[in-house]
Amino acid sequence: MQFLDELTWRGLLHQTTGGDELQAHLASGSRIAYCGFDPTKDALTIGNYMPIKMLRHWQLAGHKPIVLMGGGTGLIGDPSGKDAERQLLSKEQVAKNIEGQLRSFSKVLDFEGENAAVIVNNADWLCELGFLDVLRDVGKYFSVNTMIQKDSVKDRLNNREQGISYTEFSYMILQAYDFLHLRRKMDCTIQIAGSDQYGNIVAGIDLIRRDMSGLADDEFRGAGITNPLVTASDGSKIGKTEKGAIWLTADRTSPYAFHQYWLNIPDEDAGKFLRWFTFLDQERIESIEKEHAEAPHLRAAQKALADAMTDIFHGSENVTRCNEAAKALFGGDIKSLDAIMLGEVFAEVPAGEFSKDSLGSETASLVEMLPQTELCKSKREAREFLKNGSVSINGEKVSGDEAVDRVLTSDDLLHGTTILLRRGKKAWFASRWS
RNA sequence: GGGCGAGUACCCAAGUGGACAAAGGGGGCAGACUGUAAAUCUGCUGGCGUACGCCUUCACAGGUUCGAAUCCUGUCUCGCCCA
Repeated sequence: MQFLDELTWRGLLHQTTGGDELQAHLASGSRIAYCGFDPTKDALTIGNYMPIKMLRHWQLAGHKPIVLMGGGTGLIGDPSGKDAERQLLSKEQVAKNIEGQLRSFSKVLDFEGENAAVIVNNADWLCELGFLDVLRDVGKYFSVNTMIQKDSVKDRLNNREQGISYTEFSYMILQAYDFLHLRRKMDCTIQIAGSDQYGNIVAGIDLIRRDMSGLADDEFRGAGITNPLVTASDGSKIGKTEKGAIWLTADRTSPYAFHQYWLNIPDEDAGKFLRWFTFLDQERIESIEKEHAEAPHLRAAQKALADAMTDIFHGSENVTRCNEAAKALFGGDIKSLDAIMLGEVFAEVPAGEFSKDSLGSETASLVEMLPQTELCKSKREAREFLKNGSVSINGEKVSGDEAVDRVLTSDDLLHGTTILLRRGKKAWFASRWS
């Protein structure tokens, strides 16, 4: 399927430059596009996934993607959407962050084969630019009058408290220069980005037009394609929870937590998210939606979403593990799990070590135990939860007055080693006794 | 620089000498219902303690008072108006 058609039915096409010319350009051969990434962190979250996915669609449509790491621009910082001056990152930090982010890129993009994705770092060319050269060769093409009209700049100019430094003001020029550089050296004609980058993209195209004015008339200069800002139906950002962002790597967000995140997407968003985030085809998604509409309680859409997303970043074994863990944790038959399965489940939830000697004694009472886990903060809070009937042992609720006095004993041990505690519906803690 | 006005808990917001750990709403947590949902209903929501209690909070620092979120002095921050 054509790239733009694919984006259209998925609801991922916001804006393009170029119109019919762009259509023809894409239809007439394998093209090269780039998308820039900010190396401000050493790992990526769900919020960073969309542009990567855009490049993957590009690749699947038979084109070649370039991942541009902003090692150079990352030293400056994009003022778009920021109300405060960025802190400059050290070069070492930027290099380390790029390294960290590559882990996630390789899960989505294909770096081998015909249209292998390539990674470039704009530090490689931006860092060697001489200040005077830039002013002479690039700066002359930029009108300050136009630049200060940009919202991202205008907001900061109007803000007496914050202002904008010359450094950040120049960001647009650097990004435009990136596009020009890639157009010249790698024949990259397309920039893909979020809709908030539209202004920067246009600046790049402008620069290409002026700098490469010697090109034959029928030769394609450059164009931009943007995806819309994706948000949940309540307007909130996707991938943000009260406890923090959902990361794409297992060292920050466990596969289980990742899987659970998608599994808990509200009905109204599930179909939309399948289109936005997964690579399932249109027919498949529509059939899932139909299934979901007929039996909402089975949550076919959320399950498909969770499995597809977990598969991308954590692999199919983890999909299976997450499903089995979830089945055990929410199915209520914890006690019937065999020791191996218990170990698997155990690996997915917070855990702690305890001494078997204390079982049956005061120190193994729930009131004493719970504050030692993530499940509650103090004895007072423990009593509160116990009185509310919020706590269960191995999936069985302890309630009433006796709950407050409940003491864990060796009878509670599963396979002689583990006692699973739960607060509320979703907060688990595995205590291991030896 | 001159004149006003405001700063209260996670957020919004009442409170203008004692009954104030501080109304109400939102958010969060928990319970019922359910689909590990939504909506709805209920409880909790500064911290610690097995009731009674103790400790820390109403921008900051001092002061008046038996007693201060509330009154006084100074400081800082934010908003509006005039120069």
